[in-house]
Amino acid sequence: MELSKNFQHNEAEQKWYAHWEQSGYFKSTPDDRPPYTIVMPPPNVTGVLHMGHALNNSVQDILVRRAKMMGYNTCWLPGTDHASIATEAKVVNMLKERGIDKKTMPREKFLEYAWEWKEKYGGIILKQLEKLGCSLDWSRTNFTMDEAYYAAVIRVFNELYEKGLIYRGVKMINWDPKAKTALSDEEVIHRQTNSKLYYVRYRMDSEKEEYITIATVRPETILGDTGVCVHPDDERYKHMAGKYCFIPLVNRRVPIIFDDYIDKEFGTGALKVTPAHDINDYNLGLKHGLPVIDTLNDDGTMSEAAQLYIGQDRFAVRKKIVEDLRAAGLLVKEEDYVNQVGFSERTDVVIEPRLSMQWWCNMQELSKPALDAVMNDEIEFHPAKFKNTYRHWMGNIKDWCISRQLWWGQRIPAWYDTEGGLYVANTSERAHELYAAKKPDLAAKNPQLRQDDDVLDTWFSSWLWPIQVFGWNEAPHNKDLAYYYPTSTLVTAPEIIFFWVARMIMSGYEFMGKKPFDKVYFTGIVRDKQGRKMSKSLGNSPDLLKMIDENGADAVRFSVMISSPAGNDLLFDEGQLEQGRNFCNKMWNAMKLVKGWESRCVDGMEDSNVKFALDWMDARLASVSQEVTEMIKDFRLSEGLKTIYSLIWNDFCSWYLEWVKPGMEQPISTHVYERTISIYEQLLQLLHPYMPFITEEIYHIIREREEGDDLIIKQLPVYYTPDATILKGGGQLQELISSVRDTRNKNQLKPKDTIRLWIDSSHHAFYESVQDILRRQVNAENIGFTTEAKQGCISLVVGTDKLYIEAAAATIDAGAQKKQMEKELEYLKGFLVSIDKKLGNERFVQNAKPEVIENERKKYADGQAKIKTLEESLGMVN
RNA sequence: GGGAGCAUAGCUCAGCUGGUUCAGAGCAUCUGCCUUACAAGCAGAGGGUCCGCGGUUCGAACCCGUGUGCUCCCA
Repeated sequence: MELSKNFQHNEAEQKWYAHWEQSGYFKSTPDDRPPYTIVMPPPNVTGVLHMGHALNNSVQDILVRRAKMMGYNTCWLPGTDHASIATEAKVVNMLKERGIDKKTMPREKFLEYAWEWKEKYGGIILKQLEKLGCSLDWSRTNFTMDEAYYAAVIRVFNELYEKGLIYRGVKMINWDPKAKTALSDEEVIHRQTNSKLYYVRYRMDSEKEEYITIATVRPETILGDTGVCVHPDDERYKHMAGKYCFIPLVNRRVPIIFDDYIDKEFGTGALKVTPAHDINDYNLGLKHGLPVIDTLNDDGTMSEAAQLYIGQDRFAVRKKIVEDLRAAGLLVKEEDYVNQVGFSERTDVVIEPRLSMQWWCNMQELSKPALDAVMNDEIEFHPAKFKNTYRHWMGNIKDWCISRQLWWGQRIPAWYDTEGGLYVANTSERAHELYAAKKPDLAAKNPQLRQDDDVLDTWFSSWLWPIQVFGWNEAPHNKDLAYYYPTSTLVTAPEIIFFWVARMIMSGYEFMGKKPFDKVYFTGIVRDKQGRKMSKSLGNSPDLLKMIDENGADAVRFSVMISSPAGNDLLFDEGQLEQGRNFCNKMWNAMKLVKGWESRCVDGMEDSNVKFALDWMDARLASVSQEVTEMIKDFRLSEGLKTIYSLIWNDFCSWYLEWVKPGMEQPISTHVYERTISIYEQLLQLLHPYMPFITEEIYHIIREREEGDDLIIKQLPVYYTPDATILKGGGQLQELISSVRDTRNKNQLKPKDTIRLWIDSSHHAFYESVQDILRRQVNAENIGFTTEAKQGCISLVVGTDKLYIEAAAATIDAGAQKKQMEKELEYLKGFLVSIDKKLGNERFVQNAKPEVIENERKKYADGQAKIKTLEESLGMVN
């Protein structure tokens, strides 16, 4: 077979993904094996794959593939979220482009368009996950608006309503004037904003001309003012007790009220009170009996109640009213002011606090078991620091506004009769039954009930994800739930810890009586090189599909994972892609080298000269495998990858292969060849969860495979404790080789110049076992032992051994050698002094652990031996 | 205003229970090599006041306090 120069990822990726899927490796059904289950955080149907998804799903794929190799029955379940607000906005836009206005159509028609849109674009992101290599059980794909899922959400609403946890009421909510819907507190993003603080004077209702000056950043809300509040202890305003003033421009007469809520230091110490448009003002108004005047329409324009500027946008009005106040001589001054302003998470417009009738979910009771479970590690958070964040939020939890003034979503299962009577039920029929039972007379005459127009918050459906994807609503004790639930690990971003994670935990305990997952792993946030969060609006997110196409999924996965320390943000740099691509190339070429030996194999050939290399590599493999197991267990995936990368590139390619490599056109022992293949297979297997395509490809090239012998399902071998002596010997051999090479370099020996190497050491057995490897690695034509100094040679000291390089081509720089040795000698002597001090310290000897002391003694002895060797060599150099 | 986190090589970061596997990795830099798997590579090398200060300890990058700078979350 002709092998290409480099790894061709495109073809391999397509081939292997199709093969894995067709072989049913991604599919899971309950069996006798232990399950390992991950439910994928469902991306929005509006989404396209971005770097965040690449990170999140790479992590999940790594965990799943690794679990598969460890004997688990793995189930990784995909799906999408209907994303109420975001999707509805997309559909409205699509209609607008077609010249259609949403307002002109009935709900049913709009939903037809929405479903049409979902069918067309909703699955794109899942397709894109295939490109990344995700080993998802596609047969279990879910969507939060599927019929069964819909029914589950409705049922949950009903159950919580019956328990009294869901209620309807008028409260101050966050209003999104663009999406024209209420939002939950979590959907509001507070940002520091440069604003202006306007000082406006209100004329007092008194004989003489007297004013009270307030300060506000939202002068347009003046039209809705129904009072002015000052602190009862504020001397400046004490005389105004019981008095009234006039709201500018509209001349409404409102009372001056007194409340110690007021911060005397802020502004003028006088606060305009607008109960309809500020939560604190609302509470003040409630306390002091002020009326509420809602001066805004649902689209953020001024309402009739404002009396002025009716129909004009709130921000245009802000400018105008300032001018009008100025013209009226009422604007005292304006100053720059930085404050926090709430923006809609989805539409990015400024949120209006607004009084509104909405549906609420009481969280007090639900949050209790959910809080405990995390605090006592029944559900483990990784990294654990997020427990604090979680506790803080759960401890201060507020009721959840779950209704949205939208059409795309689960419609609230509440019906009203003409008298305002309310009937909550799973179906319209059931609601009518309730109605008939309660008001038989009315029902007989006029059976019409009107269903609530609103839909439920998207998170009110996705909080059921881990239970409903396994068919909870249809049969809460079904086989799948019994087997897969609780799921093993949830992998998600810390930004949705409240939105989703916390609520899933609550719903898990509430509806299943059990936690939804054993562990939660929070990935970092993907940032660009400058540390900015990658986002669509900044345009700093690279085109992931293009990136995969150009570099290969493995390289992309590598680049994302290598820079992704557990729970920390990762600064994505395309330079890391190159590293990943080079790594693929490296492995490809190693395969070519090994493959090239196949035809040169000779059975029974003498190979004791490389036995050391084989044993050492086996030991390294065993040792690193164990390390990697620990790392993955602790979610230190990045470290795991780095470790494997270094094992393959350094240990295997740079050392091992060079050590066993036969000379040009020389034969190789079949035994060495077979063991090399076996080692390479195990390396590929270790790496496979991280880089599935190239590993599977090489696995199939280095050896003929029977049907069904695929790396993805190969079970990890049990590694025994590696031989410490061999591991240490390997390190010593490497040090020897590097030292000799360095000395060669420093003495102007070209790589091609051969040398003779003399060794003065008591470790003859070791040198004999590595002699041939050492000879080839330092390009020596001969290695010999000596017990005395070799004249006319370059001398060097490695450990406690003296080496002499005899080379015709060398230009020996005795001065430089001497300098180097003296430098080292000096360092060692200082080192010994410090150990000596330690050992001479009574308290150290008393307090330190015995092994620590033993170690210090050994260090001292080693140092002494080294110094002795160095001094001897130094004596020879002259 | 409340909380969390970070500061280690030019850059991005590891460094777990305090003690030679403790000062590391990758990238970048410098030197020498087109050595028949790989120049997308090979062989070497240099590079650090572990943010400042104080404390605990026989011993601190690591624990405690404090200062400075940055990031995030919540109100």
